[in-house]
Amino acid sequence: MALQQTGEGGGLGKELLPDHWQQNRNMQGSRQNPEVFTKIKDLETINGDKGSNVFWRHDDKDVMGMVSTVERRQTFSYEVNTALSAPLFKRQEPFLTPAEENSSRKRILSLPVVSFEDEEEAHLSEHYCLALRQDRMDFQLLGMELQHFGMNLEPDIHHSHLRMLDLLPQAAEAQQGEEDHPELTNLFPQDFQDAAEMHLGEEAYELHEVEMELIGNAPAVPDVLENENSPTARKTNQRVDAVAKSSLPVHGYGEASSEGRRRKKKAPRMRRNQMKAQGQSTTHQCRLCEFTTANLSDFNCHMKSHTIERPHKCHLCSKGFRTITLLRNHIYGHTGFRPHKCKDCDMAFITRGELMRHQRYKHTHEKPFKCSMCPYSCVETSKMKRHIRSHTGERPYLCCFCSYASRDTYKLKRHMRTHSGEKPYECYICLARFTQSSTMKTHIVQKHTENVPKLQCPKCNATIARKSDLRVHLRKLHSYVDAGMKCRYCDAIFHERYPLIQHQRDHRDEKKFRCDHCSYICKQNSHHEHSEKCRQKQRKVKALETGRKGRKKGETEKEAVSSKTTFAPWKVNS
DNA sequence: GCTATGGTCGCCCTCTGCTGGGAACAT
DNA sequence: AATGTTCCCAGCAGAGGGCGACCATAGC
Ligand SMILES: [Zn+2]
Ligand SMILES: [Zn+2]
Ligand SMILES: [Zn+2]
Ligand SMILES: [Zn+2]
Ligand SMILES: [Zn+2]
Repeated sequence: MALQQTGEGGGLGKELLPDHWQQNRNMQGSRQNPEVFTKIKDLETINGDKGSNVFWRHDDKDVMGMVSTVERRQTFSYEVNTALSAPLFKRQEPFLTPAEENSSRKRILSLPVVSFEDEEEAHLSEHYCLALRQDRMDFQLLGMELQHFGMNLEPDIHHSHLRMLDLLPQAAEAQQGEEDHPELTNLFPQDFQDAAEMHLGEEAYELHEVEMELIGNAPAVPDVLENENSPTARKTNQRVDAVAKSSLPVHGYGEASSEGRRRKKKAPRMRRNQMKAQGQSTTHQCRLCEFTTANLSDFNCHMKSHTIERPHKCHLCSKGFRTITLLRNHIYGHTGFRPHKCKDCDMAFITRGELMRHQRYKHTHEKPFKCSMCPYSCVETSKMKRHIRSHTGERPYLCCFCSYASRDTYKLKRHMRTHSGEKPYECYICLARFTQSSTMKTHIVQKHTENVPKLQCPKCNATIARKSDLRVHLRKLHSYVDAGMKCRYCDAIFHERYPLIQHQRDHRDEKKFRCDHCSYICKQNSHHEHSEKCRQKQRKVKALETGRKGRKKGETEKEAVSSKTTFAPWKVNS
């Protein structure tokens, strides 16, 4: 594939499960039941973000909140063999039926495992669990998502261990029989079970009735994905304002994504309620789009926009237009004729509006839209809308394969490459492939470009290639640590790691041995050799001196020529 | 009815920055 | 040899810039 990413305009839809997906499938099947689960993505781990969003249940309602002690969140993603897996999900069968009818569709099983560290109960920290212990059942840290046709099944877990196996009829049998049924532990991918410390549950799992209803009405994801331009697809990719207005707190990535997952369930219900309300009031809703109004004439006016003819056909692509001007502009697009030339550069545009916008971007830098919360300003309202989301934390675009939610469509699209394995960018030198162009660019600069200046650490003489790595270096070695760090050889205390290491190195490089006869100082290795040479040399000198002046009073020759070195650990002058 | 215009949506790009795995190096 | 530390690196997300295209509408 070429370096640039051409024809990507199909969006999330057409290419979501392309060839490279097939490659990824073969990457690593689960060890014990590969025919059922095919790993489609290596273990995905989100580490240590302070604060993570979890659900728990209170008075039979889903409640979302923050847990500040989540240590990491791992997600296993598998493609599920539709034919083989059906019996495993017997209880969910009603919703899986469409899958049996169309086996070409993908079914993705996401198995998140959240491990956490509770500050108050530190003993839980090493317990990587799927659900908390009985006495901590107010936290639900597990969601099993089986996503198929947009269905999102989340077990309602109130117990000490994962109840996933209880979904299986075999598990129910096992409960009556032995507690540990070896065959059953093979029903899920081994690495998932390992991480989850999966156990067979004690009670049969029950889907919540409300959830089942919502699940049944969830949008059909594969359909959506087939054609981005279909109304369904647009709907899914569009923002859902109701969620943004939710009173639930949003604190960042994890939260928003969890909230997004929640929305998947809630949205259909709201739509139903909406329709019901409309039936009772005078609200008019367009059946062809989302337009809603209370005014009948407005409604009729709107409906014209759906029925209006498009008599002006393009002879090049047979597309129809309502007016001759629109057709003309369209044909300009084909021919490349751009009547509106920029006076300040070589650019030219079909319409004056495009030219005006260009001039704002490139020449006048006029930015009429100002953010009320920060100094940001921009040329277009859509940019301001997008920007505002970074203040509100709103993430309207949901990944249908994982809990990721993004603030704009592009990031979601880019994110989808992590699921598909697509790497559209290729290094023209070594043919290495990359998911993002900027990564490839960095690669070329760092690996194939000569004389790239490295960055000098301002606090020591380290040179580091990347800015962010320098930041890590500064953080790890030069940041102030409140709790002082003690030298392992002496009592010196340091609040910065770098001087501590230097100091300890000094200890190690210490010249422990000095010659009594000369200024020679050395480490242990070579001092014997020196001593011998020095002794002989000194002996000659002494002999000469003794011959001239005689020996000092009370001084023996032995003392005078002593070659003994003084052992002086850590100090030259002892 | 036609045109110009401003508003809007959507796509794609770049720049930026953090992260964690692992190689390389140090102890 | 084993263990610890540092840095290289690809992966991936955040934010914003730029433009093509479409549409509704005001004004002729
Ligand atoms: Zn210009
Ligand atoms: Zn702002
Ligand atoms: Zn995802
Ligand atoms: Zn390369
Ligand atoms: Zn010391």
